[in-house]
Amino acid sequence: MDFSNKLLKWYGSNARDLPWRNTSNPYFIWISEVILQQTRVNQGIPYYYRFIEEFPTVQALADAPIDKLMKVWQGLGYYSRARNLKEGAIQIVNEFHGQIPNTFDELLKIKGIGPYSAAAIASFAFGRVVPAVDGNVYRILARVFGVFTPIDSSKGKKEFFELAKELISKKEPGRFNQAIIDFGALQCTPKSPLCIDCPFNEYCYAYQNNLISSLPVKGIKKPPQNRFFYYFMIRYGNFTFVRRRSENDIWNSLYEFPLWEHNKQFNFDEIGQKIKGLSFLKDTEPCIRYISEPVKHVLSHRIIWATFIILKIEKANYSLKADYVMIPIEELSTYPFPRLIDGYLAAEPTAKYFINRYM
DNA sequence: AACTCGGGGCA
DNA sequence: TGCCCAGAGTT
Repeated sequence: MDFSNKLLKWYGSNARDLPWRNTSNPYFIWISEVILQQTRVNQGIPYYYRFIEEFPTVQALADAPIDKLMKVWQGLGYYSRARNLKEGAIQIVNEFHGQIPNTFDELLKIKGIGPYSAAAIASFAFGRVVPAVDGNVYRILARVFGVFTPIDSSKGKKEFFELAKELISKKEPGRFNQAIIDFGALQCTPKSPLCIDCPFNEYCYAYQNNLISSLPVKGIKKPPQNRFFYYFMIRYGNFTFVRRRSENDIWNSLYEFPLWEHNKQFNFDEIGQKIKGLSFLKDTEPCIRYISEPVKHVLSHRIIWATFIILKIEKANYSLKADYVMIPIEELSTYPFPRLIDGYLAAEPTAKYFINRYM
């Protein structure tokens, strides 16, 4: 079976028209690849357009203010990608004379570029013969060739990379890599693949042996863990307090309201008691205006239960002034927030209640 | 090798 | 609801 030729033929009549395919600018290709890490094409497209408009060059990205950068990335998730892009841009300016390197090995040295992205950029932008092995490729190769090695094991990663290296078209490596990804997205989908008119169905191990739903093999992942967040939306005149989150866990570099985090749920009365002991509310004469029901926010590895507490204070203490930024409430929307907070701010009637000037 | 990092779409 | 998406960095 000539896998490469069959695949390229399929691609000839099924290729998706995607914005980053109409350019040979390696910078644009780099941005698109990072945006698409663990992200569906349709979700990434609007972010791609905004990103290259705001930061059209490596230099512009290297100089990007962190808040502006995160605001452009807001809502896309995996925020370390945005921070690493900026670091990578600085790296390219300092270590590569502002030119994006054109080999797989050098690309791997850039922050945020791993084996997949390095191969994608090297093949798409520079015609290098190196396979870009992503989730689609694991799935297709596991099914067609009957590979049962778990795709999230290091043995599996190596094995699939070697297999893809044998299969890749030496004449059109970039087109091959694009093709196999589109094939995975459109034809050999995770659920209900279109096997009936698949060009490989005659040879496909999984199809021939009725093992489509068993391949690829993946390891088991542990269930998500509950966390309980209590956000304090503090009204101080027409101002409120926020800070850039710097904890080395979720939402690093995004903003948040003063937060009290605990590993269990509290009721309204207990929250009222707890308020007295919070350092950022000491001597502020807080008056509770509203306590929300817990808002459930599901991440891949966490379930966050967030309670939003709206309160008014008469005085701002040292902790608030030192640890938080005091901003006009109307300017909240200009700061980058995680979806959880952004969604709550947009919800009625809370937003109106918080923003109302005359209360 | 295991863990951590988001959010959304779809059967 | 569970799965998985153009994965990578850290421990």
